Amino acid sequence: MYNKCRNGSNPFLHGSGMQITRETDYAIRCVLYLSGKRGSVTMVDEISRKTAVPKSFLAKILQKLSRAGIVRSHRGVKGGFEISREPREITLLDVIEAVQGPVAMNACALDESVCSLSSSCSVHPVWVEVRGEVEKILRKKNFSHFI
Amino acid sequence: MYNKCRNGSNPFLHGSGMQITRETDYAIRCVLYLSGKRGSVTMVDEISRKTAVPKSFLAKILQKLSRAGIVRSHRGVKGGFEISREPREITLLDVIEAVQGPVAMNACALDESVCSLSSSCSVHPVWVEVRGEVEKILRKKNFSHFI
DNA sequence: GTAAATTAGGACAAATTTAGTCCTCAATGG
DNA sequence: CCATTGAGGACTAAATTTGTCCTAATTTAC
Repeated sequence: MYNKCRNGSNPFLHGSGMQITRETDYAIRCVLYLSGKRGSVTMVDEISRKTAVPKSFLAKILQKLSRAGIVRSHRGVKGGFEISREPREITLLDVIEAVQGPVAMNACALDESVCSLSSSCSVHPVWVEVRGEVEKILRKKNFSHFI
Repeated sequence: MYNKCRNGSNPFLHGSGMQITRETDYAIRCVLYLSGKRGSVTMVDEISRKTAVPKSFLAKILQKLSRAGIVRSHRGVKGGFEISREPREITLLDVIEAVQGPVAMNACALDESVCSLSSSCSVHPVWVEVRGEVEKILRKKNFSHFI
């Protein structure tokens, strides 16, 4: 009868949300910077200085972007990072999801199992609708628009 | 050049966000419950039991709903709360804003002054667009849809 | 092969935000 | 007056976000 949806203990949903966190904001700056340096490999240290993101935190963020296939890493001497796709093939949604997981105002919009009452919750469809609309907008914005 | 927008120390923006917090979820349940009891006054204690929201926390939430004109309070013996408008005149956006402030993925979508670079930030317009779209959806959903 | 440079990843710590409690005061009805 | 109920502020606890730091794995140059 009542809406009881909340971000429960479902591990799949960890970190999901609709708020742009500082981490995501940093990730966007970082992808923006690397998009402007296609073809060359840049060290964390330089990216950190140029984007004003704390180095050790940035290193973590780059790991996530790397796992998501947005950047490519190279270890060792002369190592660093480079963008791994054309900027126009990278959407804002890609970057956001890479660092903070799926976008939703409410966990039940992603996975009904977190909310035992989803099926009877009259508000639930709204969260799903909002999620869809936001994803649609973010999927249309790629990094060739931004550089 | 880079996007530096973040929820800074601007007091106006306190508590704003696009994530439905537990507090907001509780508020929605509460408005839903009171919508079904139009005309009668209900004590915090009963609302708390019926909606499974911790009583003292609920009392705070009801204060916010009251300040926003969504519910009306009555003190003293036989006191309590009642819905103060027709459910169809209360939107989901009204309730969300009453408890957690304006809806935005990013503070700079509300007030450019939190981000010194808004005017030159190429990503900024996206946050504004998302905010507008989400508000539009939430403003269309009123509580007569939900009860 | 060794040394130096650089990322990978886990454990940890600090700061901030969210969630919730508790106490005293104000109002109301009987 | 006095029992009852909300108002509001101060406080605490829990969770999340934002970092730091250390060791291991890779790579390049010599």
